[in-house]
Amino acid sequence: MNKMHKEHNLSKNQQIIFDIINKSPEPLKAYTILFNVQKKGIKAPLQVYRALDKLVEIGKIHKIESRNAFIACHNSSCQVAKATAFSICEICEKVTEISSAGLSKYLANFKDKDGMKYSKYNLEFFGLCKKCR
Amino acid sequence: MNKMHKEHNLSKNQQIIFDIINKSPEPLKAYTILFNVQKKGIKAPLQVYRALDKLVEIGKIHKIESRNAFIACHNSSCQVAKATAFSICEICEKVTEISSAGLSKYLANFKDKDGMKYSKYNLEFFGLCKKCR
DNA sequence: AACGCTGTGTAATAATATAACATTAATAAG
DNA sequence: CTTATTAATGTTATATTATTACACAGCGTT
Repeated sequence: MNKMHKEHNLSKNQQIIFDIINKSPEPLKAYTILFNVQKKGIKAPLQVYRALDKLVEIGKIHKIESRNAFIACHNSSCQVAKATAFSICEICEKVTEISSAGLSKYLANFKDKDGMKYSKYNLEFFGLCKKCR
Repeated sequence: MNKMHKEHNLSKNQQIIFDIINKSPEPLKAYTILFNVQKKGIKAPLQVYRALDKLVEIGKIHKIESRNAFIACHNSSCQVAKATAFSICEICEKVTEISSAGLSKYLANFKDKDGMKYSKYNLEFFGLCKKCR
Protein backbone atom coordinates (compact mmCIF):
# COMPACT_ATOMS: atom_id res chain seq x y z
CA MET A 1 0.00 0.00 0.00
CA ASN A 2 2.48 2.61 -1.04
CA LYS A 3 0.51 5.60 -2.09
CA MET A 4 1.99 9.02 -2.33
CA HIS A 5 -1.24 10.51 -1.23
CA LYS A 6 -3.29 8.49 1.08
CA GLU A 7 -6.87 8.96 0.04
CA HIS A 8 -9.07 9.67 2.94
CA ASN A 9 -12.42 8.19 2.25
CA LEU A 10 -14.58 10.09 4.59
CA SER A 11 -16.99 8.20 6.75
CA LYS A 12 -20.65 9.01 6.70
CA ASN A 13 -20.62 11.55 9.50
CA GLN A 14 -17.35 13.05 8.34
CA GLN A 15 -18.76 13.54 4.85
CA ILE A 16 -21.97 15.13 6.09
CA ILE A 17 -20.10 17.55 8.26
CA PHE A 18 -17.46 18.34 5.70
CA ASP A 19 -20.12 19.11 3.11
CA ILE A 20 -21.78 21.61 5.38
CA ILE A 21 -18.55 23.37 6.19
CA ASN A 22 -17.43 23.29 2.59
CA LYS A 23 -20.62 24.91 1.36
CA SER A 24 -20.60 27.60 3.99
CA PRO A 25 -19.29 31.04 3.03
CA GLU A 26 -18.26 31.60 6.60
CA PRO A 27 -16.63 29.61 9.39
CA LEU A 28 -19.05 27.43 11.26
CA LYS A 29 -19.14 26.68 14.94
CA ALA A 30 -19.54 23.19 16.26
CA TYR A 31 -22.99 23.70 17.67
CA THR A 32 -24.17 25.50 14.56
CA ILE A 33 -23.12 22.42 12.64
CA LEU A 34 -24.83 20.20 15.15
CA PHE A 35 -28.05 22.12 14.74
CA ASN A 36 -27.80 21.77 10.97
CA VAL A 37 -27.23 18.03 10.93
CA GLN A 38 -29.80 16.93 13.42
CA LYS A 39 -32.20 16.28 10.57
CA LYS A 40 -29.61 13.87 9.21
CA GLY A 41 -29.49 11.85 12.36
CA ILE A 42 -26.46 13.32 14.03
CA LYS A 43 -27.78 14.14 17.42
CA ALA A 44 -24.93 14.61 19.82
CA PRO A 45 -22.08 17.11 20.14
CA LEU A 46 -19.56 14.33 20.33
CA GLN A 47 -20.49 13.05 16.92
CA VAL A 48 -19.74 16.47 15.53
CA TYR A 49 -16.53 16.95 17.45
CA ARG A 50 -15.21 13.57 16.42
CA ALA A 51 -15.78 14.34 12.78
CA LEU A 52 -14.26 17.79 13.17
CA ASP A 53 -11.18 16.37 14.86
CA LYS A 54 -10.64 13.94 12.05
CA LEU A 55 -11.24 16.51 9.32
CA VAL A 56 -8.76 18.86 10.93
CA GLU A 57 -6.26 16.05 11.28
CA ILE A 58 -6.38 15.20 7.61
CA GLY A 59 -6.35 18.83 6.56
CA LYS A 60 -9.79 19.03 4.96
CA ILE A 61 -10.80 21.80 7.34
CA HIS A 62 -9.03 24.24 9.63
CA LYS A 63 -9.97 25.60 12.99
CA ILE A 64 -9.99 29.35 13.39
CA GLU A 65 -8.72 29.38 16.93
CA SER A 66 -9.69 32.90 17.83
CA ARG A 67 -13.27 32.20 16.79
CA ASN A 68 -13.74 28.56 17.71
CA ALA A 69 -15.00 27.96 14.24
CA PHE A 70 -14.16 25.76 11.29
CA ILE A 71 -13.55 26.52 7.65
CA ALA A 72 -12.90 24.23 4.70
CA CYS A 73 -9.40 24.22 3.29
CA HIS A 74 -9.29 25.66 -0.19
CA ASN A 75 -5.56 25.36 -0.63
CA SER A 76 -5.83 22.44 -3.05
CA SER A 77 -6.05 19.94 -0.26
CA CYS A 78 -3.85 21.52 2.33
CA GLN A 79 -1.20 18.90 2.87
CA VAL A 80 -0.32 21.80 5.05
CA ALA A 81 -2.75 21.21 7.83
CA LYS A 82 0.44 22.25 9.51
CA ALA A 83 0.91 25.67 8.11
CA THR A 84 -2.14 27.85 8.17
CA ALA A 85 -2.73 31.56 7.80
CA PHE A 86 -5.95 33.50 7.78
CA SER A 87 -7.19 37.03 7.55
CA ILE A 88 -10.12 37.94 9.71
CA CYS A 89 -12.25 41.05 9.38
CA GLU A 90 -12.97 42.46 12.79
CA ILE A 91 -16.27 43.92 11.68
CA CYS A 92 -17.98 41.42 9.40
CA GLU A 93 -15.96 38.44 10.62
CA LYS A 94 -15.19 37.34 7.11
CA VAL A 95 -12.33 34.84 7.17
CA THR A 96 -10.07 34.10 4.25
CA GLU A 97 -7.32 31.56 4.05
CA ILE A 98 -4.13 33.21 2.93
CA SER A 99 -2.02 31.37 0.48
CA SER A 100 1.21 33.19 -0.04
CA ALA A 101 4.29 31.33 -1.10
CA GLY A 102 6.45 34.02 0.40
CA LEU A 103 4.73 33.94 3.74
CA SER A 104 4.68 30.18 4.06
CA LYS A 105 8.28 29.95 3.04
CA TYR A 106 9.27 32.59 5.52
CA LEU A 107 7.43 30.94 8.37
CA ALA A 108 8.46 27.41 7.51
CA ASN A 109 12.05 28.52 7.68
CA PHE A 110 11.72 30.73 10.69
CA LYS A 111 14.14 29.91 13.48
CA ASP A 112 13.89 31.31 16.96
CA LYS A 113 16.77 32.64 19.02
CA ASP A 114 17.95 29.15 19.84
CA GLY A 115 17.89 28.18 16.20
CA MET A 116 14.86 26.06 16.67
CA LYS A 117 12.51 25.43 13.77
CA TYR A 118 8.92 24.45 14.16
CA SER A 119 6.86 21.72 12.58
CA LYS A 120 3.64 23.62 12.50
CA TYR A 121 2.14 27.05 12.82
CA ASN A 122 -1.09 28.98 12.78
CA LEU A 123 -1.27 32.65 11.95
CA GLU A 124 -4.29 34.88 12.20
CA PHE A 125 -4.27 38.41 10.83
CA PHE A 126 -6.91 40.89 11.91
CA GLY A 127 -8.08 44.02 10.20
CA LEU A 128 -10.88 45.36 8.11
CA CYS A 129 -11.83 43.76 4.85
CA LYS A 130 -12.39 45.80 1.70
CA LYS A 131 -16.10 46.12 2.24
CA CYS A 132 -15.82 47.19 5.82
CA ARG A 133 -13.20 49.81 5.38
CA MET B 1 11.16 55.10 36.79
CA ASN B 2 11.49 54.75 33.08
CA LYS B 3 8.26 55.69 31.43
CA MET B 4 8.31 55.10 27.74
CA HIS B 5 4.60 54.71 27.63
CA LYS B 6 1.45 55.41 29.53
CA GLU B 7 1.27 53.65 32.83
CA HIS B 8 -1.88 51.76 33.37
CA ASN B 9 -2.71 51.78 37.00
CA LEU B 10 -4.31 48.47 37.49
CA SER B 11 -7.40 48.17 39.58
CA LYS B 12 -7.48 45.85 42.54
CA ASN B 13 -8.80 42.82 40.71
CA GLN B 14 -6.67 43.47 37.68
CA GLN B 15 -3.56 43.66 39.86
CA ILE B 16 -4.35 40.47 41.72
CA ILE B 17 -4.92 38.57 38.52
CA PHE B 18 -1.97 40.04 36.72
CA ASP B 19 0.32 39.10 39.61
CA ILE B 20 -0.76 35.50 39.46
CA ILE B 21 -0.25 35.26 35.74
CA ASN B 22 3.01 37.12 35.92
CA LYS B 23 4.42 34.78 38.54
CA SER B 24 3.34 31.67 36.72
CA PRO B 25 5.92 29.82 34.65
CA GLU B 26 3.17 28.57 32.40
CA PRO B 27 0.03 29.95 30.82
CA LEU B 28 -2.94 29.95 33.14
CA LYS B 29 -6.53 29.22 32.34
CA ALA B 30 -9.35 31.43 33.51
CA TYR B 31 -10.79 28.92 35.93
CA THR B 32 -7.39 28.01 37.31
CA ILE B 33 -6.98 31.67 38.07
CA LEU B 34 -10.42 31.79 39.59
CA PHE B 35 -9.64 28.95 41.98
CA ASN B 36 -6.43 30.68 42.96
CA VAL B 37 -8.03 34.00 43.77
CA GLN B 38 -11.07 32.86 45.65
CA LYS B 39 -9.19 33.30 48.88
CA LYS B 40 -8.71 36.93 47.89
CA GLY B 41 -12.40 37.54 47.51
CA ILE B 42 -12.81 37.11 43.78
CA LYS B 43 -15.62 34.66 43.61
CA ALA B 44 -17.12 34.71 40.15
CA PRO B 45 -15.88 33.83 36.67
CA LEU B 46 -16.96 37.17 35.36
CA GLN B 47 -14.68 39.01 37.72
CA VAL B 48 -11.80 37.05 36.30
CA TYR B 49 -12.83 37.44 32.69
CA ARG B 50 -13.27 41.16 33.05
CA ALA B 51 -9.80 41.58 34.44
CA LEU B 52 -8.39 39.31 31.76
CA ASP B 53 -10.10 41.29 29.01
CA LYS B 54 -8.67 44.50 30.30
CA LEU B 55 -5.19 43.11 30.77
CA VAL B 56 -5.22 41.75 27.24
CA GLU B 57 -6.47 45.07 25.95
CA ILE B 58 -3.62 47.02 27.50
CA GLY B 59 -1.06 44.42 26.51
CA LYS B 60 0.00 43.23 29.96
CA ILE B 61 -0.97 39.70 29.11
CA HIS B 62 -1.68 37.71 25.98
CA LYS B 63 -4.14 34.98 25.28
CA ILE B 64 -2.79 31.78 23.81
CA GLU B 65 -5.74 31.07 21.59
CA SER B 66 -5.04 27.44 20.90
CA ARG B 67 -4.91 26.75 24.62
CA ASN B 68 -7.42 29.16 26.05
CA ALA B 69 -4.79 30.30 28.46
CA PHE B 70 -3.09 33.53 29.44
CA ILE B 71 0.54 34.49 29.76
CA ALA B 72 2.18 37.71 30.92
CA CYS B 73 3.86 39.81 28.29
CA HIS B 74 7.59 39.90 28.78
CA ASN B 75 8.33 41.65 25.58
CA SER B 76 9.03 45.31 25.98
CA SER B 77 8.25 45.81 22.31
CA CYS B 78 4.69 44.67 22.51
CA GLN B 79 2.93 47.19 24.64
CA VAL B 80 0.93 46.83 21.56
CA ALA B 81 -1.08 43.73 22.13
CA LYS B 82 -1.40 43.73 18.41
CA ALA B 83 1.50 41.70 17.24
CA THR B 84 2.07 38.50 19.08
CA ALA B 85 4.02 35.34 18.36
CA PHE B 86 4.56 32.28 20.50
CA SER B 87 6.22 28.92 20.39
CA ILE B 88 4.38 26.05 21.98
CA CYS B 89 5.83 22.68 22.85
CA GLU B 90 3.36 19.98 21.92
CA ILE B 91 4.61 17.68 24.64
CA CYS B 92 5.28 19.74 27.75
CA GLU B 93 3.08 22.65 26.67
CA LYS B 94 5.77 25.17 27.47
CA VAL B 95 4.92 28.47 25.84
CA THR B 96 7.43 31.14 25.01
CA GLU B 97 6.81 34.54 23.56
CA ILE B 98 8.91 35.06 20.50
CA SER B 99 10.50 38.41 20.05
CA SER B 100 12.17 38.63 16.73
CA ALA B 101 12.61 41.95 15.03
CA GLY B 102 12.78 40.22 11.68
CA LEU B 103 9.58 38.30 12.20
CA SER B 104 7.58 41.21 13.51
CA LYS B 105 8.80 43.43 10.73
CA TYR B 106 7.95 40.83 8.14
CA LEU B 107 4.45 40.30 9.49
CA ALA B 108 3.72 43.95 10.12
CA ASN B 109 4.51 44.63 6.50
CA PHE B 110 2.84 41.60 5.05
CA LYS B 111 0.30 42.35 2.35
CA ASP B 112 -2.13 39.84 0.99
CA LYS B 113 -3.00 39.34 -2.66
CA ASP B 114 -5.18 42.40 -2.69
CA GLY B 115 -2.45 44.50 -1.17
CA MET B 116 -4.20 44.65 2.13
CA LYS B 117 -2.23 45.15 5.30
CA TYR B 118 -3.43 44.15 8.72
CA SER B 119 -3.55 46.00 11.96
CA LYS B 120 -3.00 43.01 14.18
CA TYR B 121 -1.86 39.43 14.16
CA ASN B 122 -1.35 36.40 16.30
CA LEU B 123 1.05 33.63 15.41
CA GLU B 124 1.48 30.33 17.19
CA PHE B 125 4.30 27.96 16.32
CA PHE B 126 4.15 24.34 17.41
CA GLY B 127 6.96 21.88 17.85
CA LEU B 128 9.07 20.25 20.46
CA CYS B 129 11.10 22.28 22.89
CA LYS B 130 14.73 21.49 23.62
CA LYS B 131 13.96 19.34 26.60
CA CYS B 132 11.32 17.32 24.87
CA ARG B 133 13.25 16.52 21.75
C1' DA C 1 -12.73 -17.11 15.76
C1' DA C 2 -10.01 -13.60 17.89
C1' DC C 3 -7.73 -9.26 17.42
C1' DG C 4 -6.98 -4.45 16.37
C1' DC C 5 -8.57 -0.47 14.43
C1' DT C 6 -11.87 3.02 13.21
C1' DG C 7 -16.18 4.77 13.48
C1' DT C 8 -20.82 5.23 15.64
C1' DG C 9 -24.53 6.14 19.37
C1' DT C 10 -25.87 7.89 23.81
C1' DA C 11 -25.89 10.02 28.31
C1' DA C 12 -23.76 12.73 31.40
C1' DT C 13 -20.76 16.26 32.65
C1' DA C 14 -16.71 19.35 32.43
C1' DA C 15 -14.68 23.52 30.94
C1' DT C 16 -14.99 28.01 28.94
C1' DA C 17 -17.42 32.32 28.53
C1' DT C 18 -21.21 35.85 28.56
C1' DA C 19 -25.84 38.30 29.75
C1' DA C 20 -28.33 41.02 32.77
C1' DC C 21 -28.77 43.85 36.50
C1' DA C 22 -27.49 46.47 40.68
C1' DT C 23 -23.97 48.98 42.98
C1' DT C 24 -19.64 51.47 44.05
C1' DA C 25 -15.23 53.96 42.92
C1' DA C 26 -12.64 57.10 40.24
C1' DT C 27 -12.30 60.86 37.15
C1' DA C 28 -13.57 64.78 34.58
C1' DA C 29 -16.35 68.97 33.84
C1' DG C 30 -18.96 72.89 35.33
C1' DC D 1 -17.86 71.07 45.71
C1' DT D 2 -21.26 68.98 42.89
C1' DT D 3 -22.69 66.68 39.18
C1' DA D 4 -22.00 63.91 35.18
C1' DT D 5 -19.61 60.24 33.22
C1' DT D 6 -16.89 56.42 32.86
C1' DA D 7 -14.59 52.39 34.78
C1' DA D 8 -14.72 48.79 37.87
C1' DT D 9 -17.10 45.68 41.01
C1' DG D 10 -20.43 42.10 42.91
C1' DT D 11 -23.84 38.55 42.07
C1' DT D 12 -26.89 35.28 39.91
C1' DA D 13 -28.01 32.85 36.19
C1' DT D 14 -27.19 31.01 31.80
C1' DA D 15 -24.98 30.23 27.30
C1' DT D 16 -21.39 28.11 24.69
C1' DT D 17 -17.73 24.97 23.81
C1' DA D 18 -15.76 20.50 24.56
C1' DT D 19 -14.75 15.97 26.79
C1' DT D 20 -15.34 11.46 29.62
C1' DA D 21 -17.15 7.11 29.90
C1' DC D 22 -19.29 3.21 28.19
C1' DA D 23 -21.45 0.09 24.67
C1' DC D 24 -21.36 -1.62 20.27
C1' DA D 25 -20.83 -2.25 14.95
C1' DG D 26 -17.98 -2.88 10.69
C1' DC D 27 -13.91 -4.37 8.55
C1' DG D 28 -9.51 -6.22 7.43
C1' DT D 29 -5.85 -9.23 9.31
C1' DT D 30 -3.98 -13.25 11.68
